This record gives sequence, C-alpha cells and structure tokens, in this order.
Amino acid sequence: MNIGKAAKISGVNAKLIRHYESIGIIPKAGRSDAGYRIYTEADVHILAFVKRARNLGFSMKEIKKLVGLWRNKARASAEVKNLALKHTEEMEQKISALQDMVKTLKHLAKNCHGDHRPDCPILFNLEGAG
Amino acid sequence: MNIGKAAKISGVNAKLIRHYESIGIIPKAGRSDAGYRIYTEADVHILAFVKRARNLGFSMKEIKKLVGLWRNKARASAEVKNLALKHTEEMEQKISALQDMVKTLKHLAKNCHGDHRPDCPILFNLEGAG
DNA sequence: ATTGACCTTCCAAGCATTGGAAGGTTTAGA
DNA sequence: TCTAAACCTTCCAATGCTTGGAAGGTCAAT
Repeated sequence: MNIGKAAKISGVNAKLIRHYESIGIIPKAGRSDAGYRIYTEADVHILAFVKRARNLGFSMKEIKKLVGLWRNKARASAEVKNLALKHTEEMEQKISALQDMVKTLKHLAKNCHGDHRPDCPILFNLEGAG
Repeated sequence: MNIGKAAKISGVNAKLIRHYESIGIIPKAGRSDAGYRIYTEADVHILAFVKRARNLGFSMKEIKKLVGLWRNKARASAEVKNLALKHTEEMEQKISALQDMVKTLKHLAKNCHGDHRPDCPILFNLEGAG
C-alpha cells in the first residue's frame, strides 16, 4: 500500500512517517517504479507501535530502542522494564515540578483582586518581592 | 554594567540575554563605544522577572505579555490573573495526562518479570494487544 | 607587547512536528 | 484522449527554548 493508506491505518500521518524513516526509527520502505513508498501490514504494525509508545510519552530515542527490543525476539524483559521504569520516574519528576508551579500560581491568583485595579500580587511576586 | 555582570546578577546567562533581546522579550540594551551591551539595575530587574516567570512554567509568549503588563502601571489586575489562571489550567491538564501515562506504565511494568526472559507485557501492550 | 577574560555576530544543533513550495504520478470522469 | 483531482516525491523552514561553537574585536592587567 502507499504511504497515505499506511498513514490512515496506523494513525501516523504521512509527513511523520517520512520523518521517522529519515531518522531511522523505522526501516526504509520499499519503492514502486515511480518511487512511491510501499508498505506492508508489518510496516503498519511498527508504525502503530511507535504511536502507542509516543502516547505513553516515550521520547523518539527511547522508542528507537523499544522498536529494536520489540523486533528482537531474544531480548530480555529486564531491559524493557528498566526503560519503562526510568521513563516513569522522569514523568513523576515532571509531575511534581508542575504541581509546585500550580500551587504557587493558584496561591498568588487567589490573592489577586482580578479587577480593574492595577495592584497584583502575581506581578509583585515575579518582581522579586516574594 | 556589561552583559556578563548582568547575567551573573540576574541569573540569566549571557547567551540567553542576547536571545531574549533578539526576540523582543526585553528592550534593546544600550551600547558602549565598542559596541558592548550596557545594562542598568532596572534591566537586571527585568531579567530576574523573566527568570522567575520561566520558573513558573510560563511560555516566552506569555512572559512577553507579563513583562508588558508589569511595566504598565495602569494595567488591570484582571488581565494578569486571567493569564495566570489559564496557564494553571494548562499545567493541570499536562499533569493529568502524565499521571495517566505513569499509571499505565506502572501497571505494565508490575506485570513484567524484568529478567532474562523475553516475554514482556509492556511490549505486548505497545504491540496493540492491549 | 602580550595574555586572558571579556565582548561581538552568525550559524547550527537539539526535541517532535508541521507547513509550504515545486514538481511528478495515478486515477477517475467528461 | 484530455484533464482535473488526489495522490506522491524532495527540500527547506518554522515552531519553542536553550545551548554550543567558530571567528573575530576589546578590555584590563602584567
């Protein structure tokens, strides 16, 4: 099938498929006489895999590893698990950083009149008075 | 003072200060005879303001607005508050998206042996079997 | 006069994705 | 058969934020 159909089925748009190919995330597709990329069911499967991993927040670098592990039937599950847990930790750190920011901003906003008056503790805090 | 000193005091490194100037976040600095940028205490104050806003997760676009509001003594606090609350909402959405990912990954990792064996529910899930 | 620490500009990379331009190919309909 | 729409190709650039380097000019102190 052509790239358009592969895109539709896998949920990864054509532009992105070409990009993934160019950075080596997925193997180079075969070509028709006219130079069109040709995809098999298996190729679409890889694309869908990539998409799911992205939805779980993995970076493309990590996904490259995951795809490699996935296609290597002899991989050790420990390697995959480590990757997943490391990623989980990073996300948890991001979450707590975001929660801190939200907490601070909510506190500041709560004490801001939010009307026509110019006085604003949010700016006052950013100003360095906090 | 020169850019190096301004960087040290404000906590924003010199490279970044030039960049901020180039994208219009901060006003263009004055220049010495030799072309060196010259900063005043007030300039450093703005830089520190930007840095604090960044630490709260505001985008540069938002910060551009905040700096404008901050310098405009006649601003309405409502405008600042809206900006802050909108930003807070966005962060909360990010948090919950991340939490979903973490939950899914933790669940998968829990059921993964994590040893030399190849079987791995994490990959199985990414494969599309989930 | 020379060294070293500063400053200048420009160009590029990193992340992941999206957009457009300019052109070739296939398919369907008049 | 001609043509128009819908596909495909490549390349170049932008997004947002930051960092890095190269090549060169300037300052302060030795």
